[in-house]
Amino acid sequence: MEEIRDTNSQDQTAPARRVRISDLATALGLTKSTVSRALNDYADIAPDTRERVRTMAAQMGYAPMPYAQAVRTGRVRALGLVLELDAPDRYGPFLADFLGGITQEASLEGWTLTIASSTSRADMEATLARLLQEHKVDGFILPRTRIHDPRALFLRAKGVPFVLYGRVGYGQPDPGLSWYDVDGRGAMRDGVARLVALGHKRIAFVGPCEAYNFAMLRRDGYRDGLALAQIAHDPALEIMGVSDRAEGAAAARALLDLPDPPTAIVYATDATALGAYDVARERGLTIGRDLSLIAYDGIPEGRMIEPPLTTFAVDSRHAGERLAALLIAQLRGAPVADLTELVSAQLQPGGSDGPPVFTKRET
Amino acid sequence: MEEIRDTNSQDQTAPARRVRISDLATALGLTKSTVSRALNDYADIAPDTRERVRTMAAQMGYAPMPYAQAVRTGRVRALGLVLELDAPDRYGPFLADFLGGITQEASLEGWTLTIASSTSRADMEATLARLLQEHKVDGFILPRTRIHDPRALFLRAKGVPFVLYGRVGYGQPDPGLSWYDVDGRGAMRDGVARLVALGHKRIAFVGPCEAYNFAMLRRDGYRDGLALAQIAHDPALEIMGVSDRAEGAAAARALLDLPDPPTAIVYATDATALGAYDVARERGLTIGRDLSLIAYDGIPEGRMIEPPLTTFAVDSRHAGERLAALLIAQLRGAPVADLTELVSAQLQPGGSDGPPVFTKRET
DNA sequence: CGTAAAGCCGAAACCGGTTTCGGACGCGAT
DNA sequence: ATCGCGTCCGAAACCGGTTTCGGCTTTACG
Repeated sequence: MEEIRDTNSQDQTAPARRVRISDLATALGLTKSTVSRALNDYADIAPDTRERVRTMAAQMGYAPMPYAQAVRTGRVRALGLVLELDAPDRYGPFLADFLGGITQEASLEGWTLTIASSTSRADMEATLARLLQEHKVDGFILPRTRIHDPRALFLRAKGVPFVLYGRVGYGQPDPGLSWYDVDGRGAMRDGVARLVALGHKRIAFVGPCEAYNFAMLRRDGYRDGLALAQIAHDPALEIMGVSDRAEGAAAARALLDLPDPPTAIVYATDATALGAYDVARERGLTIGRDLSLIAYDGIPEGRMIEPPLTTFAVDSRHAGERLAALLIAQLRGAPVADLTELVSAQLQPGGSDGPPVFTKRET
Repeated sequence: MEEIRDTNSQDQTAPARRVRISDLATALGLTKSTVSRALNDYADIAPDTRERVRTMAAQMGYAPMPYAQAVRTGRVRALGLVLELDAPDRYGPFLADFLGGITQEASLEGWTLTIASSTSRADMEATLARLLQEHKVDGFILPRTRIHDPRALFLRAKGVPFVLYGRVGYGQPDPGLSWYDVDGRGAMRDGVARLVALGHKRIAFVGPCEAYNFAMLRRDGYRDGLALAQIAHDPALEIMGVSDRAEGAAAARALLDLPDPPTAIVYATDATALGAYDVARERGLTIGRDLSLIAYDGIPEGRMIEPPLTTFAVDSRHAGERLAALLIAQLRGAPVADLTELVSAQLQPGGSDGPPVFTKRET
């Protein structure tokens, strides 16, 4: 152990003597300006000099101090993320994966993630402004986009780079933005198609607050699915504004109490779909037989419950990775217009969907 | 809207012309060195000069650039947190609260939070070293302490300030460390006492992997409770190494299959206690009557399930706040020995505990 | 009234880099 | 041999602060 750490033990004895660019310069017999330009790929440096500097830097373990660079360049190589603490669903269990994805990708490129939080929507802008004013970050990742997102407007007005998790401007997409999104619309369409294939004809939809962009998209996907199956859209079977398990249960009750109840419900989120399990237990219904469910998100509880929830799973870690990559690319000067990615959710079959049983009247 | 933003719109026209310390100095008719010392509470500045500088700084909206300061001071006013992505329980739903607590408290003091992640234990030290080497953080918050925590050793050897969420060194507490912890031992003791008061005499315990410090402490709390009630400790009723719901269920089965099964189980974590609900459903037992449960954590699922889980809830947000405060205090030079906090978990009564029914033999 | 000790501020170096500018040198063409 | 041009590197300014040092005023005191 002692021998292995020999090179380090010099640091121990001479504690924290980190190698600076001037050390490198004297070791090479160059000036620090030349070394700096060699490391930053300036054109006026001879190729073999550049190489000499590179190898010596690696050998001596030189690493520039980001903040010393920042004094001149104004860039700190840090990504910013502001969590909304007042959000209804608190990010659920995805946050760890999401953060893991961002930080892993960022560290690969030598960037870090700085996070802050806001307790209210008004607070949000102040928090963004503070991080900016202190130059703690170079750009932002904005999760949970709304249809009209004030954060995006605010940052764009300031000329600060950012990337969105989810699109904004439902119906009229904004070309000047960079985003990553999961195709919730396609997933909902496929979900309806799957239920139709099983024989369902009355299929309901339960979605969240309409202010969120994804809510509208998923609802549209549901309608797409109906249209593709040539099933008429019944407004009574579409309930919006549902954001947690209890409200999901209430929605299920309301739907089952209709004169002509649905045999299947597509939920826009897993968390709300769990409410249907509660209602099924209340009424003695068997999920997957008396009532079929398909949802979206892929939360762990969905796999634990009996029968497991059929859902379209979102890969939060991948989302984090790609968002970080997109933002870094943007900060490096890539044109914003090219920086969009749409991926599809992955179907995770459970036991919550099956062929319908027609207890009341047949169609 | 336009009028309200009038003061900001000046920034719009003269974009990003931030006020530097030299601007302040010329406006005041002082030199920047004097201004700097006035703002940093140096003793050799006249009180009224200090005040004059303060008010002018506020008026002109001066805010120092942290990284410019850092070049000289070596402090970036950033807290570091490294998430372990390979942890068994993925932080569950607490992460958002925890992060919220840290960032809220940190931003109050003008600090920010930088996070990174490690995919393995070996990776962890490399990640810590990288953040340190790049001077991205001044100190660390270390969650999930183990009995022998390599991170603590590593950072202490480097002389880097840090604070632990949870204590280390079970049995032989280390005086040179700063930590915040929730008294899991006391909670488990009280949990046993509560069950004893209800009439239980055979009380089991299910705990997680013994490498974690909190696992040992909670187990000790269970034993404390038995001792206080003068109940002999039966090793057969104590199962360790249980970390998720399925394993919690397996433990419950094992306990119920004993020749003299327990009437109550104390689980060290809510997540594992949920497994007992599954077993109860399998065997037609009623939780809270045929089998009583008390657990620890306060996860949301525990409140949703029927009957709600009686548990000792941990306030993750408060933990984050206090950890940030402790670390900042330490970074400001407070003696490490004083920086420890032990809070008690709050009992959250549910319906999972009740008087025992003696189906087999009476005692 | 003289002098030493505070009190208070300015000048300049410094932190670790980046960037601009200009000059030395080598080379081919005239 | 001279000129011109391109290549390559050094010198020095710069970024936005902090900190050391020294000197000029006051004040306290003998």
